[in-house]
Amino acid sequence: MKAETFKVACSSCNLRELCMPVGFDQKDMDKLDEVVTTRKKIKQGDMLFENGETFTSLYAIRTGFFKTSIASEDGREQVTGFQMAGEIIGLDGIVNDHHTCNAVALEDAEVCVMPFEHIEDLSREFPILQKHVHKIMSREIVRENGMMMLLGNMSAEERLANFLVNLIQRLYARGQSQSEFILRMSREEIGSYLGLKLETVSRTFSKYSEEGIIEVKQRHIKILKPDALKQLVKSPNCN
Amino acid sequence: MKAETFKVACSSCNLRELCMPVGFDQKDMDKLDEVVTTRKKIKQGDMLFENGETFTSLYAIRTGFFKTSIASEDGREQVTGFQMAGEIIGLDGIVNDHHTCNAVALEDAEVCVMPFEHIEDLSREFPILQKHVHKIMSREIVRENGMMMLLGNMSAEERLANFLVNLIQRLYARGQSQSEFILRMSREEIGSYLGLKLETVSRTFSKYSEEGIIEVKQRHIKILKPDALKQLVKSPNCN
DNA sequence: AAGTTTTTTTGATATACGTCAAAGATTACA
DNA sequence: TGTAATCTTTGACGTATATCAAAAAAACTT
Repeated sequence: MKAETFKVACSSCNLRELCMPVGFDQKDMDKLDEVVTTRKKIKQGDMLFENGETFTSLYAIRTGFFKTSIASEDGREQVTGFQMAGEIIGLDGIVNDHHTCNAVALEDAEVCVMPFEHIEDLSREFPILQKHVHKIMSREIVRENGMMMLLGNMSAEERLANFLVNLIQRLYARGQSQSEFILRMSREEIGSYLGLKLETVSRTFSKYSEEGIIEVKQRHIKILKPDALKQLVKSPNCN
Repeated sequence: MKAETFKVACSSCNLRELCMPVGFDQKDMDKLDEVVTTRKKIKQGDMLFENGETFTSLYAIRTGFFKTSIASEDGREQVTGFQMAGEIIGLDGIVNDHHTCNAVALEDAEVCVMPFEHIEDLSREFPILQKHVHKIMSREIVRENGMMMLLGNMSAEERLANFLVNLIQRLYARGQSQSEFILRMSREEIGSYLGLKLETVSRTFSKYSEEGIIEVKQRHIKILKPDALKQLVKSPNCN
């Protein structure tokens, strides 16, 4: 067995309720474990998959943090999402059997490899899993709708507030602090995601900081006035 | 039977290859017809479904033209897509059993109502349909990734060129002219979709017109230099 | 067909954000 | 431990697009 892969079970995974549907009995759960064939470790800066690569599997993030991005012909990068533990990446590859974006680990990470053929086979057997897969894809569509609102209609301040509120909510759901966290991405990557330049991101951080809304020490962020931040978010929240 | 609904069959529909998977024999095809329970007519300006409404069905557009949009708390509208014959709308509703966007007919339209329960039941029975549903959802995710690139990275000219090239490609796939068409939406709706104000859309049309790339007579557009337009599209195409 | 409303175009002006540049701060590396 | 490389901040200035406004054109209404 290679160093970076080894076998595991969802039934004993503490992230189960994030990746997997609820409502299974033990017998079904054993069957469900077949969805994940292996785990895979990805070093910071390495790619999990890239544009053009043949699509075989979805990946459930066990630990670590990813960004997904696409590039235009002339090389401009657009970050399309940041993903953390319990989230699923690779959905872009289903339609054409090839991935259309790059997934890069922003910190050392481990993912559960779920061959899509397995998922489809088991979905036909277990309606709960089928429904779950549909919901995951629909959730991503709704998230991206929210991003269109953000990119099409919102000011730099609203965009960054939205981004921060979304991050703390997701981190909080994973048992982390609501008020303090470390950004795993650079100002440039935040800017790319939000349709802003890195200087604008930096300036907006500084502005919030001057207003006492947050405290910024490089990538360490402390939320001082969560309500002020939430008030800046006047749009459908994009989880 | 109500005036606006009546029963029909996919097996005899000329849009079948757009909405439905290929590779079915006659026996299966009869079964597949069960996906669509009824058709429904929607008058121009009327809503097919709206934000907050309980989700029950996906809709395949038979005739007509739709826009989908979301609204922020303070009332700003973001158009999230324009849909034409053969395309499926309603995917946003799956994740929370409620729709999160509004779907409005931009011209008199007719849709095939496909209760999602039926789709799920039949998908378990027919892997080809299952795969098809997954591809439709993944295609929408990839399209929205492309929109993020457009909204986050592209100039007004690039956005409008992208929009026009995408439209003609889709219309051409439906047997219409590659060089001439009628816009079914206002400058404001185009602007909302592209993250621009209506004045900017109008000015950009005028600019293309002056450069001899297109001919604009209100909503009637003629493409004079398709290559010039395509050259303006330097980004992953968002179909 | 006249009048009202809506849509589109065009011009003048404003502004939010981008660009360019340089200095600090932090991290990586040898 | 020092040196290079990268990331972040801040300032000065530029520009693409927004805003405001008004006229022209088209689409409805009665």
